[in-house]
Amino acid sequence: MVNKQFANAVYVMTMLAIQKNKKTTADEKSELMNSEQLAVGANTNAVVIRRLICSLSRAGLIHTTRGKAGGVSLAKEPALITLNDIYTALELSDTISHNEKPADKECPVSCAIHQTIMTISEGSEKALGKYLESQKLSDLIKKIK
Amino acid sequence: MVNKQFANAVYVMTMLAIQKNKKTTADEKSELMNSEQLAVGANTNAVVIRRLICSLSRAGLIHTTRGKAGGVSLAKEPALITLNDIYTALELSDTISHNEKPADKECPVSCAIHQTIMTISEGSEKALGKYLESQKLSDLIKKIK
DNA sequence: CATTCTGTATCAATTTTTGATACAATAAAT
DNA sequence: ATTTATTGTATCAAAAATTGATACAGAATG
Repeated sequence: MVNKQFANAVYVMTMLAIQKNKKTTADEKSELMNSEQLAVGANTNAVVIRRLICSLSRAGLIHTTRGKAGGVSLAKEPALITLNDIYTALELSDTISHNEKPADKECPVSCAIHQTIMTISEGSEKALGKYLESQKLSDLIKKIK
Repeated sequence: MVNKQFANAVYVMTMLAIQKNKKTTADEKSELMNSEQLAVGANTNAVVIRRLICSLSRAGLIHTTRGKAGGVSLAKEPALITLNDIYTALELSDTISHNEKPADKECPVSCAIHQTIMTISEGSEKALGKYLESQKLSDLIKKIK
């Protein structure tokens, strides 16, 4: 993969998980972080973070609140969130993709290769997903603290 | 993945495998194909194919011969070649990559995330590799013929 | 009503990938 | 020997994808 979205999304989720754990009071607000704060540690632009936030929110992994004193927080316990949840939330393109150019009708292999690659792609995503599913966010933050 | 190298490499290897099986005589030449021929079915430029050929050759998956009447042929039986052999031959960048920007020294998560992503990346490649290793080139050509 | 967030559109900048031309190295064929 | 055809590579242009940056509407607080 050429893009850093997943790495940044994991950073965001880890920060939110730690923030959630830090919180001792029942004060919901104390676990809120905004895109500017998150952008610092990820060393990127706040809009890049907000784009990730949108995806993570749509997938139900975080809660966002707009307006003054708004921000972002985890929607679930870190033990209930896997890396696959984060990965699929981003809706990235498959790691293995086909050549979308038209096939050479004269060549049976060229005609069949599209379907072949599709099958391989599905198998690959499944294998990757299974691994990512085994990794919980709660495991990640243990190693950091 | 954004690139079509793997899809094209699988096409090339499939063509060569079928070519090898077609051959009834002991004439080694009859299984040779050149980059121009392979480029037609892949609907791309011959140089793109030659770049793939180089990688596949370096990995010992095919034999190449230069000069007039030169070309390419499989170096092993299709049953002894897996999709992982093809994948690793291309030396593509990892599907999950880290953000190579410097960490925020103030933030423990930012400092630790690099190593975290590396570990995830290794696990992902391993999972993907294991799946691809289970798929043999000989299985692919069965479905086409 | 001012302030400060997210959400999103838009465009520029950067990076990656692919395509194309050219040519040296090599081997066969004539 | 000379011509011809092929891989291997360098180089550059073109295209595509990703990221960065500015701007602003929508929303919630104070």
